[in-house]
Amino acid sequence: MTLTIGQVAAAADVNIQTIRYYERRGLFAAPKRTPAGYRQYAEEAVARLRFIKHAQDLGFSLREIQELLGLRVRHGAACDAVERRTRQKIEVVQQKIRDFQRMKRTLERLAAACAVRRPTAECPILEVLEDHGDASH
Amino acid sequence: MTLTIGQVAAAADVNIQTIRYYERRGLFAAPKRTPAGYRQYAEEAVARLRFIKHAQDLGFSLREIQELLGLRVRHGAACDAVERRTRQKIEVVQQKIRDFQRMKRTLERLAAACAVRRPTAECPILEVLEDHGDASH
DNA sequence: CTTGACCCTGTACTATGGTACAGGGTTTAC
DNA sequence: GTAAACCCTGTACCATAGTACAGGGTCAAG
Repeated sequence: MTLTIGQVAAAADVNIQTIRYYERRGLFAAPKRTPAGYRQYAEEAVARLRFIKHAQDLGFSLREIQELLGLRVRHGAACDAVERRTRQKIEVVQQKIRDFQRMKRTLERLAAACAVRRPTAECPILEVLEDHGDASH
Repeated sequence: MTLTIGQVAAAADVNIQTIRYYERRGLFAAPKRTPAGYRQYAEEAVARLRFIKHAQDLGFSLREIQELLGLRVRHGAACDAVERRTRQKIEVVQQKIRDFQRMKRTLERLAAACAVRRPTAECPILEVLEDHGDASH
C-alpha cells in the first residue's frame, strides 16, 4: 500500500512543504510518481521522517542526518567503511554528551547558588555567569 | 577610561559588526558617543559581551539572554525568575543528554552488528536505524 | 596635509531550517 | 458534473545569528 505526501506528513507530524524541502535537499529519496505526478510513498517513509526529527532533537544538522542516512543507503556495499563512519559518529555523540554534561553542571552551580542565598542577597546567577565568563576559556 | 568599539571587540573576541548587531537588537545598551559619533564603552562592556557568549554556550538564545539581562535591571524578585529559568534549562539539557545516550547506544549496536556479521550477511544498518526511529516519540 | 587605520550608517548577503503563496492540475464525493 | 480537497512546481518569505560591503567621516603619524 502506498501513501500520498499528505498522509505521510500527517503520520509523521511534519509539514508537506518540509517533506518536499527534504527531497530537494537530498535527505529524502524522490519516490515513485503516479501518472499524474503524485508522489507515492512506502510506509518506511514515515519511519525515516521520525528518524530525521529525532536526530534533529539530538542536535544533528540536516547535513549530519544526511550522512547518517547515507550509511543506510550504502547497505550491502562497503560494510567496513560504513562501520568506520559509524564509530566516528559515536565519537561525535560522546563529545556532545560531555559538552552537555559540562553545561548542566554549570547551570546546576548557578541554581544552587540561588537556593542558598540569604534573603537580602542579590541574585548570584548573573554574577556567576560573568565570573564564568572570566574563569573559562 | 573608555574603549572604542574595536577595542571592546578585540578584548571580548567578537566581531565589531556583532556588537552593533546586539545594540540594534537591544541586547547591548547604546553607549555614549564622542562629538564625532564614535561609541565610547566602559570596561564593563567587555564583561557583558563575555556574559552573552557564555550564556549562548549554555544554550540560551539571544532572546533568552535579553530576558536575563532585563531581569538583572529589576533586582529583588528577579532572582526567583532567573532561578526558575535556569532550572527549566537544566531539564532541557538533561533530556538532551538522555537522548544522546540513547543515540550513542543505537550507533554502538549498529557498529557491533557490523563487526559480527557473517560474510554473506547484509549490512544491518537499515533495520537498526529504523528501529530507533520507531522506538522514539 | 596626506595616508592609513579606524569609525559611522545603511543595506545586502550568508547559512540553516523551514513555511507560504501563486497558479495551475487531479481526484473524490455528492 | 461540479465543488472541495488534494497534489504539482516555482518562487518568495520567515526567524536566528550573524557577516560583508558601499560610501562616507575622523584621527594620528610622518
